Amino acid sequence: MTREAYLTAVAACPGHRVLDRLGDKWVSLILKELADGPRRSGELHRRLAGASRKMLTQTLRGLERDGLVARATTGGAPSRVEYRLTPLGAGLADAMAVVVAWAEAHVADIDEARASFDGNC
Amino acid sequence: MTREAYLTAVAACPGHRVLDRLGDKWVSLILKELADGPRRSGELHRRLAGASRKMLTQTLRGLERDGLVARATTGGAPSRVEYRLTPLGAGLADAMAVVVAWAEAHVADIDEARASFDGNC
DNA sequence: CTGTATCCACATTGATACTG
DNA sequence: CAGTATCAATGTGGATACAG
Repeated sequence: MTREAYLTAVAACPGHRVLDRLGDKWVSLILKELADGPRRSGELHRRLAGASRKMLTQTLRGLERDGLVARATTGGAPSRVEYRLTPLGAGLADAMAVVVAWAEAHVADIDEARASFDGNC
Repeated sequence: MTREAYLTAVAACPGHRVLDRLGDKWVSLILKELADGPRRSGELHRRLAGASRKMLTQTLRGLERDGLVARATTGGAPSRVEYRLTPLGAGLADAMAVVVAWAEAHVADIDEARASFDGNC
């Protein structure tokens, strides 16, 4: 009971919701890719070589739903779809950049700590 | 091959590594809890009512390994263990706070986008 | 009190094949 | 080209019981 309530509360917490999204395997990659400018679907698929079509679409849909990316179909016979960051999405990308900057500045410390934790004793 | 290589590269990327951690279900909660000061194990367990002992220990170990939290056993017969943020961990908590602040400022937008995405058409 | 090990259920994800 | 559906494998997380 208490547990249920707690989990519900956590799920509703803004910070946690956003952090959760950023943790999604492909979100940060897509955000980073789209930060450089609009990209077509196939283009994304080629550049994010590790993502299956399914995951790409699925992730993109989620981001679109949250108003973070916009989907534009330059529809002709050969379907053309383009994804771009919305202003909201750009804002999130900026916030994310802060964490990434921290990460790049401190990986060395983390790796050192890890080595010492694993190796010694 | 290409896929493997890509995934390996992603796994090695500092930004992604850290983002991944923050996305771990309990990391952000623990960081937030510990940011207020040191906490004993049982205390954490009580306050994070949704986490099982297993996940708590497991997550804490990971954070300790990365040098983000420090574990101090005020060992007597009745085991007493205290966790606290290291300076490194505090730094990460700060970076995280930026994202959380953004989140709190923009959940409304996200929810609105979501409602419009779900409801309309 | 704190931490570990085992077992199991569930969610996530990728391969594949197929539709506009 | 873009997106979807289905299925199977995998990993993650929780309950429980146990050890230091």
